[in-house]
Amino acid sequence: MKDKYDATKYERPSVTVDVLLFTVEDNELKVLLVKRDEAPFEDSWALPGGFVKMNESLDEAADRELSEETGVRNLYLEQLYTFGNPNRDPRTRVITITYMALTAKSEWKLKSSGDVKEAKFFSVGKLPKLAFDHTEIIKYGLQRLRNKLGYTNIVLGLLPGSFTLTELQRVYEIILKTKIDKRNFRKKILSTGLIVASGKKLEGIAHRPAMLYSFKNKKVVITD
Amino acid sequence: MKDKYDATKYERPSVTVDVLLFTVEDNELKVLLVKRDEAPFEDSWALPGGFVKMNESLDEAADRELSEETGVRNLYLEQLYTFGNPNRDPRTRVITITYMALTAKSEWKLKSSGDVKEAKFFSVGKLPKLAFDHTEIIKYGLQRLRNKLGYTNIVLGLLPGSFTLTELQRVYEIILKTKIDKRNFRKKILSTGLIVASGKKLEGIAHRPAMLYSFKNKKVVITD
DNA sequence: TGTCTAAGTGTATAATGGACACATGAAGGA
DNA sequence: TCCTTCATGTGTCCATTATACACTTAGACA
Repeated sequence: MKDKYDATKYERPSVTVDVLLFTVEDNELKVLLVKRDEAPFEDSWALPGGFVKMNESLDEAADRELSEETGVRNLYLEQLYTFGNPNRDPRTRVITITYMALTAKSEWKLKSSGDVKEAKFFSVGKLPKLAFDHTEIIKYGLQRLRNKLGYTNIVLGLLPGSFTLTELQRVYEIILKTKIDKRNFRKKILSTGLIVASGKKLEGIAHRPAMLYSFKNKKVVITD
Repeated sequence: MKDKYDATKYERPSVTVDVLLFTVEDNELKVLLVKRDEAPFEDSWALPGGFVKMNESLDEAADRELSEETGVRNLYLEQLYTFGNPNRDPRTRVITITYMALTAKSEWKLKSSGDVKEAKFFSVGKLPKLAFDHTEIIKYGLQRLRNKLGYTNIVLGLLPGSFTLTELQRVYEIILKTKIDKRNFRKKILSTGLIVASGKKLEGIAHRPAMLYSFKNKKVVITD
């Protein structure tokens, strides 16, 4: 910002946003990928994303790109990191600001937007070969997600409005790849005061029905 | 990245890096600012920074901008966050990737580079009115620094090669704005095994001389 | 030799984290 | 009706970690 020159005189890079949309399904942590419809990396899987428009903020660009793929807005969305190595895109200089988004699987449907061939969730443990540096980006986001599980209530982004404590515990276990003690987990979670019990689970389960809980507040906060 | 169009057809924003260089001096946490030499915000103080060149990575751009101001390379440098609201720069769309850098005060000299009028450290508690959204950027970086003090040995970036435990403790106290118990602090710091004693302090101090310590390894790591 | 000043050191108590096992409630079939 | 099945739901003990707290020591200087 200290140049003596008009900003427009500089050669400018392209700027994109790429979004990691995580969900938990079938006992696996999954991330949304789209199949590319053009070179480079045509027919490769890649993160959903696209160019930032001149009159939208970065957060707005991420939300827009995400909603073009999923049809849902206002998911939990946080900026992750900006990747800008000169050769990460073979066409030209492209700097990408990456975002992490979270959703409960049940809460939306994939929408086939015109400009990709296909959109699909992949288990983070079984990713295909990806376009650009997207494998590295996912690795970074996964690390961030795991860290934040430990000191925030970010997990609320992955759960529906009401859930049992066992379901909540499973989400932690799947993402962190650990077994957690049921009693200790409940003590800790309930001691935060962030979740609250409602009525019981009803539908045909052949055993004692679990209490349903929900988050008092849908805001992500630091819990310790 | 999923567009059907050539990237070059899009109107492109300008991209800069801005660097927060923190140091501790005179019992205060300070940040380096430069006085702008041109519109907009001519004569306002701002963070050092500048345009990203087409063939350098973001980390390289930050390191270059920093060394243009300070004459020192290879300080501790980490990417913070990317700010890109459409109106943050009145000239045109400018997206800035911000970095945090740390230095021990003694280890370098300000170099007057040609394109700013003046460069000076300001206490983070007494900042002047700043150009652009730089006040917000500093607030963000300060938060990150405080958080990272708690779970990493990032403090090593603010200390010279050898230091006493009292000096180390003072740095924590200044940044966190808390009093820390001397015995508990020493127990905790030494239990990490990351710092090691050397010889004694010599020069004319009229009381018991303190042991000098240094970090075994200059890498920043997570300590808990 | 006494004074000054910061360095250096240990223990007791409170809080937190982790390990661990059995009774309960609803469904469904005999 | 009662017996089986299965996930739910609950408490205590122990280990580790965090916090509060005060006096002696080493060197400089007069």
